[in-house]
Amino acid sequence: MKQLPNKIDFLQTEEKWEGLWEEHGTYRYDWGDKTRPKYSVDTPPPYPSGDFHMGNVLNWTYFDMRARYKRMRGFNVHFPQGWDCHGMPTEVAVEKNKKIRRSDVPPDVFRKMCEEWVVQYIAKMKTAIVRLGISTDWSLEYRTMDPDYIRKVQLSFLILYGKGLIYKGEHPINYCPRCETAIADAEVERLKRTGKIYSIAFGVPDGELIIATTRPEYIAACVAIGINPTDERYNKLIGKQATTPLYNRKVTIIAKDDVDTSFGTGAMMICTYGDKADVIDVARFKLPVINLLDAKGKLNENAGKYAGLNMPEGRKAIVEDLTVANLLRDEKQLEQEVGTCWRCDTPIEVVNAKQWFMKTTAFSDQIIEQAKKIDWYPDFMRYRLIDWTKSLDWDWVLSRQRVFATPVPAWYCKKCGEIHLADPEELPVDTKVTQPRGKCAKCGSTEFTPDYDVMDTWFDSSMTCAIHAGWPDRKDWHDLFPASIHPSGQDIIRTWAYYLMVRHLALFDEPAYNSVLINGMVLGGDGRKMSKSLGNFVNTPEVFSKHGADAARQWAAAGGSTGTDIPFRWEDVEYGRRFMTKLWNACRFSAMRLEDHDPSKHAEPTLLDRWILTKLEKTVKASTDAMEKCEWMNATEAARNFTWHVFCDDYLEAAKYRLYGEGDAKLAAQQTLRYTIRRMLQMLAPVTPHITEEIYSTMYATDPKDSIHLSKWPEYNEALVDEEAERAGDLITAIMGEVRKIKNKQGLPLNKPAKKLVVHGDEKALADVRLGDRDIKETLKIEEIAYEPGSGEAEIEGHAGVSLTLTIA
RNA sequence: GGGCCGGUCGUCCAGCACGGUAGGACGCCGCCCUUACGCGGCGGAAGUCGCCGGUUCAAGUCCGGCCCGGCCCA
Repeated sequence: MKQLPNKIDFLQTEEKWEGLWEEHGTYRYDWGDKTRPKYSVDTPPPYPSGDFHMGNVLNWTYFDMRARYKRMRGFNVHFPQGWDCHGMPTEVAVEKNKKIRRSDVPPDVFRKMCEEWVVQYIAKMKTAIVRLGISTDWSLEYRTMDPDYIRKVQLSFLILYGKGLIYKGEHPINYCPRCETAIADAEVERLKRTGKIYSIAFGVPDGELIIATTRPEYIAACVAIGINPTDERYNKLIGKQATTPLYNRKVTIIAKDDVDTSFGTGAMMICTYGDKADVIDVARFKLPVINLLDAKGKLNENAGKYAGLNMPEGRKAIVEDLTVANLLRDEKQLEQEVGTCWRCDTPIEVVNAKQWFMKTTAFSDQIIEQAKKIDWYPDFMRYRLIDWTKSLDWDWVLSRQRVFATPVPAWYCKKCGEIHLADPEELPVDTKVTQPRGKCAKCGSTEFTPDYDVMDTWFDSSMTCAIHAGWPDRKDWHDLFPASIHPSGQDIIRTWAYYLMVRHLALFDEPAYNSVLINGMVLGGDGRKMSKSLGNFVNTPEVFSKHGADAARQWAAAGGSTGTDIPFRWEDVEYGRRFMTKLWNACRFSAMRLEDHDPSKHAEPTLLDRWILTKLEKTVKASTDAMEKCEWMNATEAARNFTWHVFCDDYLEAAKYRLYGEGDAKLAAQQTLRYTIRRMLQMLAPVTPHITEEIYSTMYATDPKDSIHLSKWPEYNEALVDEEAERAGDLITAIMGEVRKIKNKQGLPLNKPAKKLVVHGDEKALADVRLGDRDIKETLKIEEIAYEPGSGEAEIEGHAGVSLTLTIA
């Protein structure tokens, strides 16, 4: 057997294998293989921000362990990696960097700038993924901004439109006045801020009604007054008309049982749309809609003399006029939560606008059904998707008024206004720079104006399951679809898992994936979610360069249960590194002792050999069970504890005297070592792929292309489980431990010879210990062992009735 | 206000679906320079398992209520 060098440079070794794996094509998916079952990983394409943060490390380590485990279980694993390029952050970054606004240059020029910007970040992130030792098949790499990907996204748009699942309609949408775009619910954040609440007098038949509002500029769009029917102050007004101040419009006073009588004055305006709650009320009470905002987010003609002002200006002017008219009765500070744009924190408005929509709410029942059917790791995470889906009451707003995104493949006939969609053969297409080939189906005109909208980035990234599998170009794409597993952060179940499911159901009437693997958030040292702004941020490259990827992976695997939040702790990474040192030294020692081992010869295993083999098999079972359930911590702990505290601490120590000797006893120890280490390494391989590969390649590989990661995962072998041997071995190793403890207590070196050891216990126990008589003597350097009934000076922990007396000299 | 999760040695994390002496890591303290490993080994101190009830011979573990924290959403 080849020998392992004294010292190992982890970092250098890791990088060596990352290069060799790629060179050897170790992780290539075999498209031609017709025999092995297939396993497809729906790798989430990350947004190339440039930073591969510790949260990504956690996420990627999780599904890489899954991929590696499945590969070793004999699956043909399809493990792609893509990049979710489009998006507002890039536009903002490019605008800042080039000191321009996106509207300053033609859209295709701006787009080019964005593409160039993204490329550099992809390179950085790819380096980090490779450096983590992720078993990606890089021949499958793709970018959502590539024409071919855009083609597929646009094709799916046409298909969904054809099915009647995409429509253009006027709907209330969240709108960011600064970014000048519709944004999805998921992009709305809530910020606490101090605002004002105004008390304003409305006219009613016998006088006036004071209503409270934080949005006086919405008086023009007031369509009803809501009061609580139990409110004795006002309930006689229900059904009567109120007159809006400044505009003198009549609105109805309605009963609304969720009005908080103690908030403000107890009477509220319902406007279209002051906020999302108004949208619900409009539907519930069948109220009219008054649009107050134009496309730029400014007050329109419905605001009367305030038209043209933006919202803050309008509010100021209206408050002034109300004051002059003596209709403003009170003005107070108020702590409130407002919906803001996730990108720029500008308060969002709810407006009625022509937008593209996908009929997602129609699929809610199917999504819930699938969420219940598929596997979730951990199981309880399914409720995140189920409850989210139940709570949805709006369709998905697909369109965005941006540039760097997939264009909507539509034009409008200049003559009759008819929508003209691209033909599939025309894709990919940017309607802003290309005219359609055909003519208007309705009036035959050939003049068109483009649809300037682009699609929500989620529309790109929510069809990876099909695209990874080869849709629409490969006939066999169903071999890899639905995806075997979709990995996701706990915080984005409501977006990523949801959109994927709804999209694939809509397109193919099939679920997107068969299982979901969830990772929690990475917390900083202070217990809060790790983020740059909180100052508890740890840079991934720093972790890699200090202790290596395998150490970082051990932190990810064993830092806590799957799905829970994992605090980043340097101590955990350091522990991982120390484990690797231990493993290295144990294997190095074993390789030395195996140098003259002849595997063709066989010797009967001794009691302690059968004992360690039993422990090994039980560890294989525990590890396999945990791996099946994606319980990374349990799988990792089982393998590490066996390696360190059973194999190294007890077995190796007790086998040394045989390994230094000659004959069958030595041969038995050697064959046990060779077998045990191999399986031990295999169990550790998904967690620490580099170090195990290095050791495996030296001790076991017969060909340079051999890889532990292509070897077969150890199968639980019940034939090797020997309960009797385990019981006896446990007692023998416990006695050895007790003797060490006694020596330690007396301040003696552990190799200090002892004259006599008397073991006390019942006959059965003594018979067990006798089986290890020679092991105990040789390992502990004891001249004589006696077996007697009764009890001695030191009890053996965990073995009632057994005790011993040690005489040193 | 709703959904989900959590509250266990100083710190962090297990254990709870199948009730029965609470386990590990880090840190701390003390020994041992044993020829694989001092990036090591051995040992020790340290927990009324958030609070209150209930079921039970027996409850971190099951049931009910409450308090506190987190994430997501209203």
